[in-house]
Amino acid sequence: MTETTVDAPEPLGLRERKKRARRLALIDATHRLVERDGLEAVTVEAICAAAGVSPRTFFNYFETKDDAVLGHVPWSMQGPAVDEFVAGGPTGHLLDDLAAVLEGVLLEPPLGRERMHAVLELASKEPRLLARHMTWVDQHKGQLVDLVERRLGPDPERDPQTVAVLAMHLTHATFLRWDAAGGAGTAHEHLTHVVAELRAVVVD
Amino acid sequence: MTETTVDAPEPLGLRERKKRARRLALIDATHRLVERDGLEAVTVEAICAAAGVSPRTFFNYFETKDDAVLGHVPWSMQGPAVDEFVAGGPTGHLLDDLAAVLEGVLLEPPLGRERMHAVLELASKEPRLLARHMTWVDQHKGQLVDLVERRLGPDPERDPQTVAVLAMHLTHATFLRWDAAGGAGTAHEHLTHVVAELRAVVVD
DNA sequence: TGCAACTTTGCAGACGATGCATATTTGCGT
DNA sequence: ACGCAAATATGCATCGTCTGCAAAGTTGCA
Repeated sequence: MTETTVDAPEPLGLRERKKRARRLALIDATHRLVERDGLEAVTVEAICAAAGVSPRTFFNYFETKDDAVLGHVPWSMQGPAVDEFVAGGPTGHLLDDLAAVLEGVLLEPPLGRERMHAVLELASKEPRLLARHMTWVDQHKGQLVDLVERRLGPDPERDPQTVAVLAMHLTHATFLRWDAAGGAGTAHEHLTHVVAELRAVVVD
Repeated sequence: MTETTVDAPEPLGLRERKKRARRLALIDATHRLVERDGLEAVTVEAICAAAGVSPRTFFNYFETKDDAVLGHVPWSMQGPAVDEFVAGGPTGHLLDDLAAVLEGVLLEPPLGRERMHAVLELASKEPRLLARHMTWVDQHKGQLVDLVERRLGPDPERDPQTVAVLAMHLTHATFLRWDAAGGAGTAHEHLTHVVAELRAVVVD
């Protein structure tokens, strides 16, 4: 469960550990400053001063300033939940299993809950951040399409692409709902509710 | 039908007509240059030189360069299709009627078909553009939520917010599908297909 | 210990975007 | 037709993001 979002706990070299530590330090510094001064007032320069690295180095770790705000870290879709989904489990119903895998992987971010909530709040007020986040998610859509394809095989009426987009929107809607609730409740609760609503709307 | 996306053909002053003409001219110039040189290679300066306006003026018309590429123009959700939706029509089924209103308003953009397709193609290759576009759509989500609320009234199991997100999902998926088809077919065809797929996935 | 690979850093510069002051244009009442 | 007020365009200065490049510093490994 803990290794669903990060690599297995293999013996990491000093290099890799330093890299991760620095990335986290940069994200930390970013969050601290943004909370204090607001998104626009915080410059990359200030972040780097706080984290003790060169401004140029910042862009070795993040493509944009917003990525640091959003806490984007290298990430890939793997783990037991994923394997089970591909195998056709856990329930056998595509939609339910999709929800399960999303919950197990997408909604279990490497950041803590409270930080997560702070980011959500920011994103809901700053469309730019939301957009950037969606770009990031979109870059992982390929992996999701893969998953669905591996599970379904050729299917005349369920296009993996469409299913993947639906999954992304379930995630999005869940985040919105979570945020609207002030960060209260679990991912499971909100996701379940969103799926139920979807069913209610579609089956009429 | 023609006034669904723009204001009624009331006598527009010279001021307003000039403004629109210039906005269109800027979008035109942008598209021409982007098609020739690619998105990254085109600078705001070049666009303005081609359109014969000052660079400073560009930002009186668009918040960002990407907005000009996407052809975003002032827009609001109104027209006969909208009124009918609020009244509970045309079929009485929420999902179908949602599709109808989207088709009538969202998918009938003020830009021509061919330009529309060019934009789609660009957006599918440049995640940034897609994200920006969705942000733009998102800013109109409030209007959509309004619509749903006015139609449904208090509803214990169908949250207007979630329905609105679903609507955006349908729009997005339709655009993707449209683009995947190389711009062939009508909005109606693709939207219908997407709705059918959604039903297939949800009802299992 | 020493070489090879990787990472950080400084520097220069392009480009996007904004604020402010000024000049130009349009709408409209007289 | 005239002239004032509001809207709009423009020039200029400036900040901040982000990139390429080459030099300097670190780490991994034999």
